[in-house]
Order: sequence, then C-alpha cells, then structure tokens
Amino acid sequence: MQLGELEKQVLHYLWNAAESDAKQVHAVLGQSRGNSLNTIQSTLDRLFKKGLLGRTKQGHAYCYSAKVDREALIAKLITNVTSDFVADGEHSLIAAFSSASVNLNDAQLDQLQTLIEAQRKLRRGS
Amino acid sequence: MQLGELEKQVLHYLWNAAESDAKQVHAVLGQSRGNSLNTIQSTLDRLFKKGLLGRTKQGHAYCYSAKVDREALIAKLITNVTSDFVADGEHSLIAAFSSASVNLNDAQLDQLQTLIEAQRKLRRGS
DNA sequence: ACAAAAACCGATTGCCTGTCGGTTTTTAGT
DNA sequence: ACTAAAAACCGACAGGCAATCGGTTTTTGT
Repeated sequence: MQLGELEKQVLHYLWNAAESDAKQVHAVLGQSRGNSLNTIQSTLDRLFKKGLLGRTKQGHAYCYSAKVDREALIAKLITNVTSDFVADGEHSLIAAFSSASVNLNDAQLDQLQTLIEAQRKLRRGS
Repeated sequence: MQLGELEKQVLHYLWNAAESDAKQVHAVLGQSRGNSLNTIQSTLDRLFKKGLLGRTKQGHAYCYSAKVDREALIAKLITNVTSDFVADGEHSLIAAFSSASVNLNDAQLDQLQTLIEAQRKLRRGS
C-alpha cells in the first residue's frame, strides 16, 4: 500500500485533531496547499477504502477519524515494505537493526534497551 | 523508493549468486518469467541507478552485484517508509521499534538485546 | 417540494515499473 | 584496421496508483 503526500498529511492531521469532515480538513490542509474541496474529499475516501480511516454520517456529512494510530500504521508499513525480504520467523526489525546499529549513538542504544525492558515488563505483567 | 516485483527478484538473486551479467540473470530469472533479455537489462540498470547494485565492465559486459545487502536494504526501506511519520531527532528505527515491539516474540527480544550488547562491546573495544 | 450541501463519477495528469524493438557503441577475433 | 557479434543505450507504450477537479446525482434540512 502506497501513501501519497497528501494522504500522509491528512493522516497527520487526523491524529492530532478531533474527527473532521471534508470541509474541516480542507479548511486546514487544502487551503494552504491550494487544493479544491473535491481533492480532499477524494483523498479522504481513498484513505477510508484503504482502511486507515473510519467514518460516520454525522447529520450532513461524513465525519472521518483515524482508524489506525501512528504506531500501528508504522508497523503496518514496515511489514508491507519488508515482507518480501524476510524469512518466516524472522522479523524485519532485527534484520534492520543488525545493519543499522552502527549508526545509532549511545543514547539511542540506551533508549532501545529501555524500550525492550518496557516490553518485557509488559509481558510479565499480563 | 518503490521496488517492483522483478526488481525484488533480481535483488534476491544477486544476494545469493556471484556477480552476474544481464545474460546470466536472464538465464535464471527471465527465462522462467518469460522476460526478454532487454527487460532484465533495464531492470538491472534501474536498480543500478537507484544505488542498490554496483557494476563493473568485465571484459564484454557489465557485471552486476548487490551494493547493499539484505539487512541494509531492509533498514533503508524502513527508514524511507517511516521517515514522514517520525519527529526530527527521533531515529526512525527506534520509532519503528516502539511501534512494532508488540509483534516481537520473546526470543526475538532476546536476539535484539544480544545485538545491542554486541554493539556496545564493539564500542568499548575501539 | 426545494435549495443547498455533500457525495459520487469520470476524466486527466504525472510518476513509476515492466516490457521490448530498434539503433548505436563496444569488443573480440582475424 | 575491419568486421561481425554482442552488449549497451534510447525511446516508446501499457498498466497501476496518487493527485486533481469539473460536473452530476443524491441527500438533507427547512
């Protein structure tokens, strides 16, 4: 699944705003980019069809809201883009880390370790 | 950077084979897919221009070889696909990890921790 | 029922991969 | 150096997807 520039901006917007209809999104994004309301509407519809947004008829217009949060989307994108290169049982993050670890500084290594610990704690808890 | 199906297959091939010219790649991939030699040549050239393959004139023909290994490509793809969603200063791999850590099993967490340790040891050493 | 608002449809553009035919350049052998 | 074959290069077209809207149909509130 490929995301275009406008689609990304819309997602960003909906992660930080309350659920909005096309008009509202257009007021914020479309105005500054010079898009027509229709363009925004198409984009919202495309994102909806991709399953990234949810929508409900709110009186007059559809109200859109993010269906997947930022973290879930990132995870999804990673899986999509790497799935052809990872073997069963392997995880792309591990493969990526083994090649990228050199580029991480000490603080980032610490950060990663902390995240691992947090994840471990989470599992022991449940 | 988007990778097409044939491009992925070529990369897979070159990770497992010695450096090859178009003819050799065609013999293995093109034959079974019904591609012309030209198609393979174009694909090799496009991958070269993307910086994923290296090539040297070997007597008669260009000999192509993978310039980035599988792990590095995975890291690159992850960075590409996530960069629009991570804040400045944040490392995309770390952001990616915090997004996807839930999908790692215990063994994979261990593995990651081992890799971090190895990287740390490396730094203390030099 | 009617006017306004919103949704929907269809067309166009631009970018990228896959696909090759055909032409030019390079190379090896004599 | 000449020539035939091999390889590289060029340009074109199809197919897919995002962006972009104009115009038409449907919905909705009064």
